[in-house]
Amino acid sequence: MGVFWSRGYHATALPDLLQATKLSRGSLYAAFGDKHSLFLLALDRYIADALARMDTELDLSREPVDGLRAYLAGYVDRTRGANGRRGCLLVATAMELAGQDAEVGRRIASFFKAMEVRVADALSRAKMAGKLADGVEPSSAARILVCFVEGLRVVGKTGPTPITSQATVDALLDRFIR
Amino acid sequence: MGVFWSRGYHATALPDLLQATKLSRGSLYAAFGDKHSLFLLALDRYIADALARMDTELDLSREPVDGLRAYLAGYVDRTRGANGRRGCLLVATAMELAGQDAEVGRRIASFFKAMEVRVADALSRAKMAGKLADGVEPSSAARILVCFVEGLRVVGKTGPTPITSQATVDALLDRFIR
DNA sequence: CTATATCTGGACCGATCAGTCCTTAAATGG
DNA sequence: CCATTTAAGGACTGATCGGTCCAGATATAG
Repeated sequence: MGVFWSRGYHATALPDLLQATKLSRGSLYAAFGDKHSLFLLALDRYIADALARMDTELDLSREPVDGLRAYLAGYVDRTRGANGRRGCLLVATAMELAGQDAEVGRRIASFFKAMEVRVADALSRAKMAGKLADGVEPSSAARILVCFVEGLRVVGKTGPTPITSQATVDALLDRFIR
Repeated sequence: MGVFWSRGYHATALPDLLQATKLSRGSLYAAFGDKHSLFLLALDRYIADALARMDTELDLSREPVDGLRAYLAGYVDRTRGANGRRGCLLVATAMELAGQDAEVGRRIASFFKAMEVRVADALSRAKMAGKLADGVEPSSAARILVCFVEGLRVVGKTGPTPITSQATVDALLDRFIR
C-alpha cells in the first residue's frame, strides 16, 4: 500500500512492488493476480483504515463537537511536513484514475459518501445538543467539511503549512459551532 | 494542454502529444525540448488562464460579494458532468508530481498563493463594505475557500453532483457574508 | 532416504516508453 | 528555374513497462 501511496498508480513499477512486498515476480502474480488487483486491494485497505479512524474519532459516546475537532485535527496532522508531501492515496487516486477506471471510481465515490454520512451524523448530533450555530444544516455542512478536508490534502502537497492549517480549520469550525 | 489535462502526466504518452499537436516526433522535440518542458508550458498556460479568469470574476470595479459568487459558481460549473470527470490539471498535477518535481511544486505552490491572495483581497473589500459576517477574517476565510474549491474538484471527479454542489457552495458562502 | 508436491526466484517475452537521428520534402533566395 | 537552407517525418535506439513461465530449491509424505 505504501508504495502506491507515495508514488501513485502509474508511477509505481513492478520492481517497486517487489521490493515493498519482498516477493519475487512469480510469487506476487500468484498471490495477487496483477498490478491492478493489487492496487485495488491496497486502496480498499486505505479506505477501511480511514473509515475506521473516523469511527473512533467520531465515536458515538463522545461529545460530537470534540469528535469533529479530533477528526479535523487528524487532517491537519496529515497535512504537515513529510505527511503532507506524501499526500493522500484517495485524493491522488481520485484525480489519477477515478475518471477512467470504473472499479476505482465506485470505490472513491462510496468512500466520499461514507465520509459525508459520518460527518453529517456527528453534526446532527451536535445540532440536537444545541451546539451548532443558527441556520447550519448538518447535511450541507458535512458536504462542505468533506470538500474542505480533501482540499487540505491538495494544498498540503505544496506549502508545508505548519500552524496556519490548524488556524484555518479552527476558523472554519467556528463558523459552524456555537 | 488538453491531453495532459485529461490524462495526467505519466499517463500521457508521446503518441498522444503528437496527435494533439499534429506534429511529428522530431518537430515536437525541436520545438519544445522534451516531454517535461512541454508539460511545464501547458501547466503555465493553465495557471495563467485560471488566474486571468479569477481577475475578471473578482474584478475590482465589481461588487466583491458578486465576484465571489461568480468565482464559486465557476467552480460549480467545472465540477458538473463531463467537466467534473475531466477534473483539474492543477489538482491532478499537485497530487501526481508536486511532491517529487521541484519545478512543478513551485508552480503549484505559487498558484495557490496567488489564488488565496485574490480571494483574500475580495473578502477584505467585502469586509470594508460591511458585507461580511461578524468575526470573519479575510485571510483565514480565503484559505478556507481555496481549500474548499480544490476539494470540490476532487469530489467532483466521482459523483456527478448536479445541483447539490451549488447548494453546498451557497451554504458555505452564507456562513461568511452578512 | 526417496518420491512427490509446492512454491519461489529470476530469465524471458512482446509491447511500449521517451528520446535521437537521418532522409526527404518544402520553402526561400538568387 | 535551380541551389541552398530549413523544417518535417518517421524509422530506429536502448531502457523499461507489465506479465509469463520454467528450472531449481524447499518442504512434505510415505
